[in-house]
Amino acid sequence: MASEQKILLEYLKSKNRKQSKQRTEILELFLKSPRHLTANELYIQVQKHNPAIGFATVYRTLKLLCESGLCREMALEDGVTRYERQQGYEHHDHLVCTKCGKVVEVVDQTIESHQGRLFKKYGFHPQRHRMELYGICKDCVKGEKAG
Amino acid sequence: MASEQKILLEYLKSKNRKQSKQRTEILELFLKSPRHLTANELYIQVQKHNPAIGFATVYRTLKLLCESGLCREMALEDGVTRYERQQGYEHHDHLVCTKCGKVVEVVDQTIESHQGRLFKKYGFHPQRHRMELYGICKDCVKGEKAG
DNA sequence: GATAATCTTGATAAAGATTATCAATTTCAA
DNA sequence: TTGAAATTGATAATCTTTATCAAGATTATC
Repeated sequence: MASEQKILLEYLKSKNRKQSKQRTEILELFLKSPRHLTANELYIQVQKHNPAIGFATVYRTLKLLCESGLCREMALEDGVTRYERQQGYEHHDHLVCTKCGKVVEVVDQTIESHQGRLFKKYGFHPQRHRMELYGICKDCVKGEKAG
Repeated sequence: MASEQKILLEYLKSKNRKQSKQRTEILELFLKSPRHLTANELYIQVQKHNPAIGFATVYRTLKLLCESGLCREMALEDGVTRYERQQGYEHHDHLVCTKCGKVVEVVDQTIESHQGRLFKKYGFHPQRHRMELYGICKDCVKGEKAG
């Protein structure tokens, strides 16, 4: 069994909750999918595999994966929540192309440490942060000039 | 007339669009309101002043103010868009208390310059960015310890 | 294995924020 | 003053996400 399935199982046990075929299947497909997936995109994948699974279950399972630490939510500016694998990935921020929607994961230690300083400066106990950089990627800039 | 009203008027003329009492009134109340306002919060203010104005007009006017540069949208993680004055304010990011919702405007030049470096590093033409730091403010930390 | 308590599921309704529609009204250039 | 064009208010529609609930699945215990 993939280690992620084990993590989910452990989490369920620790919370006195139950395993289900649907959860196993949704996690499996989630792991196979590209990163930065919307709930609806995952639902479409799930439908192809097993049309009996409803989208409420997909939503619920994504929430569950987030609780268990396997997944994190990520809200861009279009109001649609995206989900990305968390396990085995370091913290990172996002660089987003506003033309094609491409998402690049980035991290800059100087920025990270200065964020910590801002929390301290204003007397906040730090919890988390989000940073998104919006621009036009190289390919789309080329496209603009060409076409 | 407040300079903001002039700016709106200029913008409307430049786009061959029309002035209206509603727009003037909504802008006036928007300027009086606290920063980081939701459309609904502004609508409530507008209702007190003039119950004849519908909320669709408030939404439309906020969009218009954003177009004209008087206002900018700001999306936190609760899915509700907030609007803040833009004119006369420098770029800034937000430090948000997850307990009481307090929002502090912050800016760090080192972070700003490193963001520029990230755009460059990945070959993106920069457009804008957003950064939100979530934590617990001093007052709420005290509250937690006390009660 | 059978059982019973409890959890999960799928379908659907509901919620909440925002946008679209459209007839009636208002604005403004001529 | 006038008439084309924009704006308004009410309402419906949209879109994402969450709540509800009866029916079915799971698991600890015997």
